[in-house]
Amino acid sequence: MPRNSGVLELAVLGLLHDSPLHGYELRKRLNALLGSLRAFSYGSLYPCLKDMLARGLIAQETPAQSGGQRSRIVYRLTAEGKERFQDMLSEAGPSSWEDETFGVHFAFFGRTDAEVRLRILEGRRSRLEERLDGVRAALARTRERVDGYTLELQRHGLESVEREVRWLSELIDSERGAERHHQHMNGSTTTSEGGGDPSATTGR
Amino acid sequence: MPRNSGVLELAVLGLLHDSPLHGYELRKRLNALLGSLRAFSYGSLYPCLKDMLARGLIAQETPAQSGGQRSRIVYRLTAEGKERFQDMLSEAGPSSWEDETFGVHFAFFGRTDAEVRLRILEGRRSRLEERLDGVRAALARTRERVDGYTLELQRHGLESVEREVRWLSELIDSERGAERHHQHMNGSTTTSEGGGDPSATTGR
DNA sequence: GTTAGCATGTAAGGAGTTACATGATTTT
DNA sequence: AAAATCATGTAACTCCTTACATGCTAAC
Repeated sequence: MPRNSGVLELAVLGLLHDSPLHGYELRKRLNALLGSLRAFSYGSLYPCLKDMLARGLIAQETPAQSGGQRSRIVYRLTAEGKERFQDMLSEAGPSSWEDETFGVHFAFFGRTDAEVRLRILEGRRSRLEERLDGVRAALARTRERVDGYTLELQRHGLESVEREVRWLSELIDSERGAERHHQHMNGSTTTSEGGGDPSATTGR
Repeated sequence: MPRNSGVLELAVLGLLHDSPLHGYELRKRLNALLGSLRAFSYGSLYPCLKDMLARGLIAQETPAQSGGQRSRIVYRLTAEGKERFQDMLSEAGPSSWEDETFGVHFAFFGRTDAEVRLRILEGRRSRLEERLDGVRAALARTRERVDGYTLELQRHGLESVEREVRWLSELIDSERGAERHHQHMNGSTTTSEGGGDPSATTGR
């Protein structure tokens, strides 16, 4: 029984995949990675690490305390941890396109199979489109009852979701384009383009 | 000791301010009001109502079961509830411009003093600008380390926040304009053009 | 007559924060 | 020497969801 959300665990696995890190640094990278999406406190990170350690997903690496600072506990992925990471990435289910979860999955798309990427993007998009329908229906039903501010709030919310749908559509097109060009290199290149490089269509 | 978040309580107070409602209907309006921002389940709404009832903020009104359906428990605001609502609306503190809270406060701007509205809008904006600085700094620091997808995620997140800042700026300008000549330009602009002045559409 | 929606609730538990406690190291 | 930041951790608590339990009413 995992004591953590899955989101946090996935993010930790992903970050440790690149390089071993200690908790404090891990948290900073976590919050940089998720940016405005989410923020975790030590109170959730450390217990999570403890749990993952107990389950054998990560291992402690006490660095030689010769020159450097002591008291830093560096964690690295075990083979089981790598396996678990791949398993979690392969899961393209309803849990992959919820608000919080989607961002983390997306952040690790560089290590995700092209077909899984597409399924997650499309799942996320249709999820948002369902929500759009709901909000639009609610807007139509309550149009007369609400005041200007409530209306403005809902209008802005609607626009935000519509904007994200367009973003997803561009990404999906981009993925399909890359797929056609049979550029299916599944290399472990931590930098630049692997698979469908998303910056291709958004041009900046 | 309130057993609920404050957000939920404020929203319930605001909705019951308009008209008495029963729990089931209340929840629907709640989720319509907050749209894509948030959703509450019965498991949090009913206990909240129970608590608010115990604190005297709301009262049960068992409707005459002559013609209509039984088993519907209609709640209405008490005098204390109205007072509490006004108190909560007048609070323009850091708690008013957090993600979840801000939306609810905004939805009831129609009942909020103009000066408080401005302070909340400005507080929210500077909150987001702080976040922008943080994200931009993180982006600059990690530019070389991340792959295309991570970068795209952060870029999109940044754009979303920038967009909300512009929205807030338009609202603030609109508020100031309305404040200056105490009249509304009444463009009926519920669409994106100009942002409109929400307070103008339904004067009170 | 059975599925679907309306309506109210409770118990258990998950996920995470806050506040606290501790100590080392760096900066001022 | 004091203050800030790095670093790790725990306990209590908050807020909310899920799953369950119940019964009524409308539609098909």
